Amino acid sequence: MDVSDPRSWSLGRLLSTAARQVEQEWNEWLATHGLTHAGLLALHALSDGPMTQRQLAAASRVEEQTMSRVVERLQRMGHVTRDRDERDRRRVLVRRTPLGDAVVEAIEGSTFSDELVGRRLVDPEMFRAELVRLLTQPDGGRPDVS
Amino acid sequence: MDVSDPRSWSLGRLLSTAARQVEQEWNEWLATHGLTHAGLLALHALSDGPMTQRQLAAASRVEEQTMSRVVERLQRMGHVTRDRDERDRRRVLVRRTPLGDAVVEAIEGSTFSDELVGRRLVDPEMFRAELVRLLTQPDGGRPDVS
DNA sequence: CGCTATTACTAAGCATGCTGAGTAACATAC
DNA sequence: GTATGTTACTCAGCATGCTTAGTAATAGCG
Repeated sequence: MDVSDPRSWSLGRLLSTAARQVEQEWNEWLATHGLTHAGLLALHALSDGPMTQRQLAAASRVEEQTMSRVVERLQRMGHVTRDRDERDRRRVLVRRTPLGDAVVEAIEGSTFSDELVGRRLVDPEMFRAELVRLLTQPDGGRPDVS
Repeated sequence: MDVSDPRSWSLGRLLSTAARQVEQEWNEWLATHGLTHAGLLALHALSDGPMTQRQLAAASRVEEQTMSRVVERLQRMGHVTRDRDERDRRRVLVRRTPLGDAVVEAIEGSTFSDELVGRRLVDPEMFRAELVRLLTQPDGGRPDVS
């Protein structure tokens, strides 16, 4: 069996290799707006208004420590502002700047992100539904750990 | 639209979030063997015998600089040896050690990696075929970059 | 033979992901 | 109202991924 032939790979390996490839292609396009993949997720989550970093991390499904650095970079690039919440000074309120709004609008307006993946598939809707299942269903314990 | 609901996400976002989640679960289990996700890919590619780092990188679909560090770690953990090729001293030949063989065998013997993903899906074979399409088909240029 | 080009790998810097540990602010208990 | 606990965030360290920039070894050309 040829280990370099994707058809012989496990689902997990296929999934993570495909994700890396798509992320890479996406990043090239996002870089023209001064954004990264992770940054866009956060910016997008701010569409409904300001959020704390903790909420932002949960929305992006990453740890708070990771989000801390992503937001720091977004701030450095001028896409968001960070202000201490005056009613609870532990919290940091993250707000999109006008630049951040514009960037998200430009990217959402393009159908790039979905077409990048979807047009290479036979049945994108089915594929989407399976991905949602992966994210939604609980792990449920590990099989066959002998 | 609730941005925290995966059903509203783009395919690209779903793909990379799902991949990260699966990789995470996989890593927890691999850690019991002193391995990481990236390390297993490399070890697995060595099943057909020793390879140069360049070949190894191509098989894992990562850059040589990345593979360099992955192999360094595998060596540190005792899973591979690295020897200069005497006929071409630019090359580094990577070989699995007996420990490396044992670890791969233990992991391949378990059906964990495929079940981890597959048993949460409705149609794993279709899902697999779509992923293979993503990896096999060329990018073909970007649509709608206005 | 000697100069140049290519090949194979390493080094360093940035961005993300994780974990573990630390600090400040708020909340609660006594 | 001080002591304890919880919450929200940051720092530091490791492992990957990338890009750019080296350094050795080989190949090829005149």
